[in-house]
Amino acid sequence: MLDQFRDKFPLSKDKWDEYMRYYTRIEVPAHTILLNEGDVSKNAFIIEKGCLRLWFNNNGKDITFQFFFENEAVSSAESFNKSIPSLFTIETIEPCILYRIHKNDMEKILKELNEHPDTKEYLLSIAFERQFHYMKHFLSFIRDTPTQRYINLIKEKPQIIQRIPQHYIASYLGITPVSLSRIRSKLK
Amino acid sequence: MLDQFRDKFPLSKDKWDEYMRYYTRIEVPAHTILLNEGDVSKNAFIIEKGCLRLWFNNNGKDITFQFFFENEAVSSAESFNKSIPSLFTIETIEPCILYRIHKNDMEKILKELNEHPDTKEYLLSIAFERQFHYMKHFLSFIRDTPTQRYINLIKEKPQIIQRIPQHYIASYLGITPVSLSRIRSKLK
DNA sequence: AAGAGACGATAACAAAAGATAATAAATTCA
DNA sequence: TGAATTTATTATCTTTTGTTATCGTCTCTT
Repeated sequence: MLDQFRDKFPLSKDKWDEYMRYYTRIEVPAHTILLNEGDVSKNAFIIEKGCLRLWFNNNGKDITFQFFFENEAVSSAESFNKSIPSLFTIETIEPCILYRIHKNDMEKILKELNEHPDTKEYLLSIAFERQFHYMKHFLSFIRDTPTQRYINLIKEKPQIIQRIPQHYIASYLGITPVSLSRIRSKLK
Repeated sequence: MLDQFRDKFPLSKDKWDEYMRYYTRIEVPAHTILLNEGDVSKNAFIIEKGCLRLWFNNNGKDITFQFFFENEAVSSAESFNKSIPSLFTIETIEPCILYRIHKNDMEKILKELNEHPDTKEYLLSIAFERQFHYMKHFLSFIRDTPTQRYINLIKEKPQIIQRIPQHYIASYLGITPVSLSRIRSKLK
């Protein structure tokens, strides 16, 4: 279930299996909060089944910042890495099967991994890709209208359209649920 | 002039001076294009004096993505690092004094720096900070109204308000110049 | 199975922003 | 310095989006 991650790491199968023992398989119902905005994150997750969202409270309204699906790693990255209060709440949307790892255990893994010369390259490339991703996502906000952003979403992430409640998608697109509903009816 | 960078690197003064020889001091007039959107970036810059912007063409309209001022390093990061076509044009706003380094020379420096165990940590922290920066900037786009974004800009980056032509600021805020002018008159 | 609550569609109105054009102010530069 | 160009403001009209409210449907929960 976590096999697809193995390929990305410059590690032996044994080492990999050893590290995997740090992960705990958990099953949680829908609408479970895994981390509260303002708390310091102690855990990261990998999704075997289900989907989550990362959201924050803006004057009483909840705004979804990112969605996560099967085989993706989820954390409030800044909070987990730097032990600062999280800007986001992490919440399941569907019932989920997750693999959880504690920060302490992750640090053990990283400590060992750092012996490998390739590791930091790998971490760098991840950080770089994330940065690029945020940049492009941001770009589409400056460049496109809400309607265009919704059309892009249909093309690029159909999973989101199919599995995510519409009012979450609306805040993700930076518009109100009513506005999204209008956009949808015009597109028909 | 580039002294403020030295402190950030775990290097001897001699090594630093050696690397600095790769940089060429150039003076360019306002509205000089240092890199065209679509071209592969071969150079990075450090600003001694003046300011630049990074912009892209969106259906004939130019949209400013980022501003740079004195003592900042400027490049179309993805293009420079990965040798892919740049998403952005880099253009001076004021007459500028810059330090230019060619990608080949930068690679020589990085190759040597990689002997240092601290270097990758440092690069990682830079990538991480950039990612955090984009994320927060993006967040303000989802969360705030154009008026609020303009007020934030006054507080957080007064340089931009003071030195940058208003129509560039407008596109940076994701609105039209006319709309920005209205916002300004309401705030008075 | 019934009731409560959540969700999405739609309508009516208000507010904000875009488009366009005319004009004023500032700046470039010959 | 003065003319030409660029930039900013203002006004008008249109379009888009937000706000609020209503209604029907669906989904939990008990």
